[in-house]
Amino acid sequence: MKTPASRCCPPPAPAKRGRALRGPQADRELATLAKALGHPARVAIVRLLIERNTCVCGELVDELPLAQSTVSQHLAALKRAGLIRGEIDGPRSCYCLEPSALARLERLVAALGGSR
Amino acid sequence: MKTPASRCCPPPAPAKRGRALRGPQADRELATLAKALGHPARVAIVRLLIERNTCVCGELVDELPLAQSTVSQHLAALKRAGLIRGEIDGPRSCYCLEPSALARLERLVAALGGSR
DNA sequence: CGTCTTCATCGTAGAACTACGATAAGCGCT
DNA sequence: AGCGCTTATCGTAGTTCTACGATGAAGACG
Repeated sequence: MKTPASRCCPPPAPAKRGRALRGPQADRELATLAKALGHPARVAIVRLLIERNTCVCGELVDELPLAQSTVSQHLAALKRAGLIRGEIDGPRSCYCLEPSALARLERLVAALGGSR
Repeated sequence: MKTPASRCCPPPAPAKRGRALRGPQADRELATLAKALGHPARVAIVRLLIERNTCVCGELVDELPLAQSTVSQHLAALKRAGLIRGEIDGPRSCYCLEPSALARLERLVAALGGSR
C-alpha cells in the first residue's frame, strides 16, 4: 500500500520557477489548469492518481464508468494542461501526477482569494 | 483601497458548512467550481471583482474585450456556479464575490494536493 | 409622458467538449 | 511468426460553450 512513488515516473520534481501570480499570463494559466479539473471524471482521475501513484490506464478504466477510449482522452486532456505526466513503458502506459502543477494551481487560487 | 465591502452586496458571510473534502460529492463540487474558472475571461472577472468590490457589469465591459451580452453570460455562469452573487439594484446590477465559494475551492484543491 | 441608460435575455452560428465503437500500434509470450 | 493484451488514435454523433447583435424590461430624468 505504500507504493512510495515506485519506479514509474517519479521525476525528481523539476523545480518550480517563481512565476507571476497575477496578470493576464497568470489568468490564462489558472484558466487552463482549472478547465482541466472542470470535469468530474478528470477530478476522479487525479484523485485516483494521487491515492495510488504509478497508475495504468486500465486500472483507471475499471474504476470509472467510462469507455477506455474516453478515459484515454481525459488523460490526454490532463496531460495537455500539464497536470499529469505519462510514460509509455512497454505495453502499458504509466501515468502519474505532476505535483508541481497541482501546487501551482493551489497557489494561483490562493492568490485570487488572498488578495481580497 | 480599503473599500470595506461597501454597501452593495456584502452579506455577512453565510457561514460555510463543514462539507466533505473527498468523495464523489466533493469531486462534482470541485469540477463545478473549477469549470467556472476554466475561462480566462471569467478569471479576469473574478479578479476585477476582488480588486474593486461592488462592481457593475458596465465597468466590467469596459475592461474586457468582449461584448456586453457576452460579459453578462459569463457573469451568469459564475453565478450559477456560486462563485459570485448579484443583486439587481435599480437600473444597474451589482455583482460581488462570494468569498466562501472561493475559500471552498481553495480548500478542495488543497485537499487534492495535500493528500499525496 | 417620453427618453436614456443599464443589463438581461433571445436567437444564432461556429467552435469545442464528451462519449462511444472501431481500428491501429507496441510489446510480451508461446 | 503468430496471438493476445494494453493503450492511443480516428471517425462520428450529440451536447455544450462562446461570442455576437437584436430585442426587451426597469428604473432615472428631463
